[in-house]
Amino acid sequence: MTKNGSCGPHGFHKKTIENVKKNVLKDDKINDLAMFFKVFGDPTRIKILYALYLSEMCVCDIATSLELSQSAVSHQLRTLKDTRLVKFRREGKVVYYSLDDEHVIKVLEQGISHITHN
Amino acid sequence: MTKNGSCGPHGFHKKTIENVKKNVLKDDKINDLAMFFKVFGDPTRIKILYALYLSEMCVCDIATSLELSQSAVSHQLRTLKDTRLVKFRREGKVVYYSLDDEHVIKVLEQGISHITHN
DNA sequence: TGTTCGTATGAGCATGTGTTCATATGTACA
DNA sequence: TGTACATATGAACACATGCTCATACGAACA
Repeated sequence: MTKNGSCGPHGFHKKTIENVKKNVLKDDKINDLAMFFKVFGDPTRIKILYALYLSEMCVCDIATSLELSQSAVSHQLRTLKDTRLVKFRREGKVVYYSLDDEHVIKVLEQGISHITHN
Repeated sequence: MTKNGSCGPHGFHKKTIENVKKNVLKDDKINDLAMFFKVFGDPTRIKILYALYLSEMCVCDIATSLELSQSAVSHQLRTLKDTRLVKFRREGKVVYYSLDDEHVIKVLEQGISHITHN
């Protein structure tokens, strides 16, 4: 990178740079986006999300069927809840979780589609 | 969670648990999926991906327009390249990067759609 | 109200991750 | 071949993150 801030002796990509500078997302949108995806970026959470994709479940059932500790599941559900990827309803002592959003499903499906090469 | 491994005095969610146990994704698929999404889960990489969504760019232009160090960009591009989210072509000294895959765009769009509440 | 069961939460720890700094690689061109 | 520029890479460090363990909260029910 040269002193004028673009490659090449005369900054031959100035237009590209200006265009990008003009159109980058605001910082808070960038952070929201990254936060949103980060939640998908953990094996445990993917397992949970996929389980909820199959059916609504309570904490205990998730822990049992995925062979995870209740605490680990609860911690992760908190994250998933905070980022609005799952919703819940209470029925007595039991709390049932389910996917909150159509986008969650679509994102999951795009991911699966990507890793299976088509 | 009770000794028989499901909630309630008599394990009243057995069917749900069996169903999930039968249909969970294999561990390697889970990991691939998580890995795939994890890459989207960082502000810097989102910025880069979004810039490449706007146009093909060389390393220097990315660094300049996003106000990042050349080294940071290069490191992140390596990650993006390794996970096949971007591709590149060399032209003399300059290396041009671009998005590799339709899924990348769709995932980004789903994410944007999610954070803007519709 | 005391007990039991389901869930939530905080502290602490081990591991992972992104950045910077320094330096290496690679290409063009005099 | 030597120099300049574009990019890549490795080490080191600061910070984030996910788990476990212990414990707290909350609802039902005797």
